Amino acid sequence: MLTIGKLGQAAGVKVPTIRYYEQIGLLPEPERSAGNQRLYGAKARERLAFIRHARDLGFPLDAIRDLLSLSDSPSQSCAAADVIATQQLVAVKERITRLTALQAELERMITQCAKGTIADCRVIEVLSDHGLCAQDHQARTGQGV
Amino acid sequence: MLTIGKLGQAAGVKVPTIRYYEQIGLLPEPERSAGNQRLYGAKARERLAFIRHARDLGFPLDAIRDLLSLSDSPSQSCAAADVIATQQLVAVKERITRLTALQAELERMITQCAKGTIADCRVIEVLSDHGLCAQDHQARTGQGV
DNA sequence: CTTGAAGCTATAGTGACTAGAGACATTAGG
DNA sequence: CCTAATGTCTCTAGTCACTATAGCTTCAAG
Repeated sequence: MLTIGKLGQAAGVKVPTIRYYEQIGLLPEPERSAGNQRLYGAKARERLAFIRHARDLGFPLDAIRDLLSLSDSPSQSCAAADVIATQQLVAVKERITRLTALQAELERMITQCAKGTIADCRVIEVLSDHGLCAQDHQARTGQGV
Repeated sequence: MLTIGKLGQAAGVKVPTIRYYEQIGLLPEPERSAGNQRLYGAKARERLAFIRHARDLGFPLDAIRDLLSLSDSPSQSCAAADVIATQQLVAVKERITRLTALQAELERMITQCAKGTIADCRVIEVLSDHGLCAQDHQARTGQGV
């Protein structure tokens, strides 16, 4: 049986994060020791590793919740899992597209900067006037990764 | 003079967002009409467009705050603005690198899926075991874009 | 003059944690 | 056995950049 700290080390997840996952129902409530400390078995360790790995791949917790409940019923069709993964792939691709446009615009902005005073700074100027941009670029996309 | 709604339309920013920017001190408190409604002039419109544009390029609000105060003192050196933009560029590049690794891993995962049952689903299997991954991939990076 | 849109304030919610306070549990060393 | 250090407990609040809601007032058009 693992204490929460050992579990965290084993899975590469911080202790408060584990408690958070329990709180939102992603991990079941574990046994407790005589002194009221959480005790975890191998199953919890696997489940947490699964969550951690899916988070690393950028899946949002809601998607992970679905994937976990799928993995609990092994005889079901795989299609649903496929859909979730494909959605995630699409989201990742979109982000890459946007970020690549941003990168180009930032590079343009910086290389054009004459390193003089603010008054003729290209960085400030471009920010002041979207018309000076070469491409479309709109970052606003929510969830980190 | 523009009401908050017109200003929002002009700059492509939602009304509550404008009030939020005022609240956190990014926009100055505007004049008010007899009936206590906000009234904005051309300066506020430009400032808001600047903010909007910088947000679109993924700058965090703190960086924008700095850029704004720089643009208020046109005789200063441009170096500080350059630093901020360069930091942003580095951050964007890092994100692209990570996301590209994610993309590869997700694609691998999905194409290997035999579309059968969960029991032999590659998606679930890979998520359960990081050892099955081809590359490093760690998404955890905070702030959207 | 009435109606409906737009504006006002204040508060709470989002996602996925992270940080802090103050108290109890456990373990290693002496 | 005692003590000190570390680990764990609960609870609350903070992060970022908004977004949503509720309940009110003001304004412009017909």
